[in-house]
Amino acid sequence: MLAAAQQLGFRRNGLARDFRTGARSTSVAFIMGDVSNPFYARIARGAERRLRDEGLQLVSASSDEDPARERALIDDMIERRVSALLIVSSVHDHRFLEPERRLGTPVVFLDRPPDHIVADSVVIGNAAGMGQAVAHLLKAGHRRIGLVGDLRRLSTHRERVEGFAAAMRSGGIADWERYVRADSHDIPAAEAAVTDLLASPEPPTALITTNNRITTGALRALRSRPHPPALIGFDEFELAELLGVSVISHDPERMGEIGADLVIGRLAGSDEPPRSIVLPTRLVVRDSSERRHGLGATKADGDET
Amino acid sequence: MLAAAQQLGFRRNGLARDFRTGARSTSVAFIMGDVSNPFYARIARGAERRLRDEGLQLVSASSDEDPARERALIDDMIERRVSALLIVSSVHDHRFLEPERRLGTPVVFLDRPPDHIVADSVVIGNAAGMGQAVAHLLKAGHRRIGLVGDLRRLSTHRERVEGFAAAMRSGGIADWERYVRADSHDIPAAEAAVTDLLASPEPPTALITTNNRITTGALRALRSRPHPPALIGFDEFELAELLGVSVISHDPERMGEIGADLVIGRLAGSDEPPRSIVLPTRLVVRDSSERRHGLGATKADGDET
DNA sequence: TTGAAAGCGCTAACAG
DNA sequence: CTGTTAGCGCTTTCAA
Repeated sequence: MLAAAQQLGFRRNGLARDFRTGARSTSVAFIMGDVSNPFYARIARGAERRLRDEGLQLVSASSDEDPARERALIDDMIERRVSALLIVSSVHDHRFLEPERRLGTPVVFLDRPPDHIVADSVVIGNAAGMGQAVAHLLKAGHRRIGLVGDLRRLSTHRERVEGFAAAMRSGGIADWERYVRADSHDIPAAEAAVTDLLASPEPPTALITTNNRITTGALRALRSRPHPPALIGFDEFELAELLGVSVISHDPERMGEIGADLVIGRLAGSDEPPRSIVLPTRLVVRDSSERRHGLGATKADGDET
Repeated sequence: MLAAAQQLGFRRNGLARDFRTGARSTSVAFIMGDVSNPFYARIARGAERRLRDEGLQLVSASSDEDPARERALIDDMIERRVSALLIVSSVHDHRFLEPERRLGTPVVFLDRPPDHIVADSVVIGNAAGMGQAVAHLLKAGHRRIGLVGDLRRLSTHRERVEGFAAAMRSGGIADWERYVRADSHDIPAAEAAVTDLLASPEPPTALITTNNRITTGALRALRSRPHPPALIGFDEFELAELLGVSVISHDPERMGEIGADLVIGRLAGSDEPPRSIVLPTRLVVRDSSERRHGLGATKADGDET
């Protein structure tokens, strides 16, 4: 009979079901800067994979890193009674989410930790990752190391800069701020920042870019330079190996998976204290970090100008 | 008073509202192969942007190009009463969607046309794009042109091969099939196919890859070759310019936008006959297509071995 | 203009 | 074990 009804175009109404059953939908919201940024897309992929097995759907929405838009999206999602929220937040203060958390909506922060509230989070070991990169460059003899970063209001940016600063200081470099540039949120801005940095009277001999888009911008800026500085980029990207770009690598899909697992656990009733999971990074050394132009022959190596 | 209630954690129930109002949610489903593939991610971005202004949300789900999974996802979405479906389908026969369409759920096919039913679609001018690429290579004197393609059951693959074949034949090349390889769905498979093709006794002097991932695989395979063949890839990608890779370019975000517009129009009650929109391609010539190794000095140019 | 009531399609609780 | 009923929170209709 059910089959017959199906033939006639009958479909059970999942909306009515979700509504009836606890006034909660089977969707989980994923709010981030931009779906078309591969970093977010890979997080989405990981989360989707895990959620699917639980009969949950991922609803993605892009905030363009605009705090007001993010809040509007969150409100909207909450009204739509999503089961849980996965957020890569660009908001500075998350206290407005506290009532929802109390009312039982799991909220998991991805990539950037919650601010002014306690909640589950999955982040990257930013400072440690930067530390590894800086240590590698210092060891190769670099002293003038530049950093090109994203919007300075993003916590990830600040953590990466702090990791950079700590490693530089412990390498005996006090004026580490000299070659630090921030607020390069898109590829052209990053390209311009790198070009600007290299136009200094004493340009940096090495560069660290703090995310995949900035790395792309840097690559463009360096393309036609005869003696490009060493380069290490944060985030792995598909053509990094091909291009010989050294990176601080980590696993965005895993972040999505773990975020989804936390959500699933909470939905199943877990009320253990919020966890803050830190994902490891790994320095992948390829050609770009091994350039030594402008260094003077410190070691056996001597391929500089 | 509403504000006061809000303070207390009250939120209107969007689920109840959607349910009451016509038993249709404010979500639009987007079903494609894999969110983390930039091609799909960019379509999602374009669609999301348009839908947002109408108060609609995009719910993305990845089918992994598995027809059974795609059907399951579609059924699930329909049960959840999404307002409309945007599908990059890997199913061969879409008649099962006919009842839904009759019942008023707009269905828009993206990238790949509907099969056995009539419905709105937004596709790329595949054959024409390939034609341009082949013509360009033929004009440069290439005769042995290889093609590395995706799963042969995908209509886009077939159309691209047909465009290739037509252009080759009209260039007087009858044995165009000699260097055609299909079913390279991931990067390693594409890399292997290219390596294999170049191991022929009379290897092709030019290669066309039929999507971004295959192009990446080809780039890996060609990386260490002293005299790589000319290369043109289907799909633009972020580092194509930097790498000097010539491409058959088109605009996935636009595809998403137009798909969303069609959905919005149908939802507003438009009952004009289904439209099939074909998006143009543009051959972007960069260095990779200009290599002439193995050609013999046909023209003024003579940089071959 | 404001307020009460019906009912969307389900599920859970209850009666037969 | 099968069949009936109440009611989730909203919008829409109809009465006051």
